[in-house]
Amino acid sequence: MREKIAPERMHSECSMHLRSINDTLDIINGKWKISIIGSLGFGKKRFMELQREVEGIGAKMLSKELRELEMNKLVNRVVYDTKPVTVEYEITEYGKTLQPIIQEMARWGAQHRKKIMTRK
Amino acid sequence: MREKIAPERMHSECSMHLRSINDTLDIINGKWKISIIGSLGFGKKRFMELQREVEGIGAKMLSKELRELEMNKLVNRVVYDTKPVTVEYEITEYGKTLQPIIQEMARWGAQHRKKIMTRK
DNA sequence: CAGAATCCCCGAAGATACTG
DNA sequence: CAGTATCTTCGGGGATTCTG
Repeated sequence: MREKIAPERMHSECSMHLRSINDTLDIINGKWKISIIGSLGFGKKRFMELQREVEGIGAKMLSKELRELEMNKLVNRVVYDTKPVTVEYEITEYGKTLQPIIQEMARWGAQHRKKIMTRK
Repeated sequence: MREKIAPERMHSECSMHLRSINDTLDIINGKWKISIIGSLGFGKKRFMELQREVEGIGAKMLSKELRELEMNKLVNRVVYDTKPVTVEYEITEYGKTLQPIIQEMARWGAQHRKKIMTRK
């Protein structure tokens, strides 16, 4: 049985919720960031490797998104001093805290695809 | 202890994952849809009510986003035949399946805010 | 109130070329 | 390879007005 909640209480709860959601969206906005983090969840990746995996992203965008993810401490950029320089990107511990969200998105997407396929 | 996974296996797993993520992102792209669904999670809402709650959205966008959500069966539009017509939007059962994602986002956002506040 | 229509602008993002 | 720099285009989306 559902509890009754006063309308004002209800409203403030809702706006709190929305504020938290917005805080998250501010960090992972755009479609690329989630995909990038999702990809890095499977291990360190080099720049080109990421560009290949994150379908459709251009170098400029990838570069920019990575920089922003780095600023928010979600991703680490590691430079190896080889002759053509080698760069690897890896997810940080903090970045890993986003994985539950990403897992849920992957789960939902898989379910959704199944639903669309069989139903239609 | 972590299992070893062959690289090809690894790669296909990763791209499956990314594909699922993209399927989800295709449905809930933009920052508005998540907020709208999040808001409707607290109960039916009228157009203006939504516009007030979803911080910063304009009428045109709200209208467009709602139409898309409706097309994807995530939201229902209910019209009451009153003198100035009344319209209510409500989340569908299918739309509710997105709530785990949104919950996670709200949780993360709250945590993140706390972290930013205390650390800095 | 719940939107549709119109006008308009700026910034996201692609293409291309260049560099260390 | 791992980007940066430059130029350009396209459309997301705001502001405003209008209607049932």
